[in-house]
Amino acid sequence: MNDKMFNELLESVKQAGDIRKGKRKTSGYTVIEEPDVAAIREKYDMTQQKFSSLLGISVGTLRNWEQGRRKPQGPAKVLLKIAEKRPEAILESLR
Amino acid sequence: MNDKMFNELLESVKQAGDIRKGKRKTSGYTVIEEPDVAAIREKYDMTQQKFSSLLGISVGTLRNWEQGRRKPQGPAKVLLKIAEKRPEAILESLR
DNA sequence: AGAAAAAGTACGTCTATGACGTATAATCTA
DNA sequence: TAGATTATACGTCATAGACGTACTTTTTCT
Repeated sequence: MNDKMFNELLESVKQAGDIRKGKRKTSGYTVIEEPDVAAIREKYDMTQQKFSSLLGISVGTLRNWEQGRRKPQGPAKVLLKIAEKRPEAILESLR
Repeated sequence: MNDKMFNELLESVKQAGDIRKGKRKTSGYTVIEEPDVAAIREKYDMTQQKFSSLLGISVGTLRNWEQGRRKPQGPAKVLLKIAEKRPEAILESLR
């Protein structure tokens, strides 16, 4: 991956961040992106135990997320997106 | 990626978790894996601003990490590892 | 070279998250 | 159907992450 590509990607990340914070609007309505943790986990047929160790959190915390008592923030949300779209990237980088 | 492969990877993740928690030892000594945040960031020649938005944290938090006032935990550590080994996975999953 | 802007150091304070524990319910599976 | 595994639900506490402020260093531009 070259620098130009890298910076273009970074720029889009920055914009996504702005949208998230409400500084910028998407066409029409504001997007609230609360990840559906249980859905992502079940997509890969994993137990809470396994999924939590994949994310580097305790089972209790995962349960807090799935049950809506707590909300995953910043890095956890990013990680969940990766888990959703590229789970192997997590697995491989943890090896 | 098939299920077998996926589960093998998961197993190795689980073991890594055990090592981290001190339940299991590596050959001889225990591994303490504190990520060198500044080093990872500089590897890609990014400003704190950009790197922080990549990780989904505030610049202040990134500074806390780099200056050793706070330590990134769980999900953030996992994300840093991905940032170190597969930065494009983060960028692409955030698009 | 000198001013202005950007990037980074350093730290005080508050709040919500993450961890832990306990009790209970649902779901496999042998 | 009994036991084990998996998941729901929630009380409590410690600390990370966010925010603000002040100052220093580095980069950029005229």
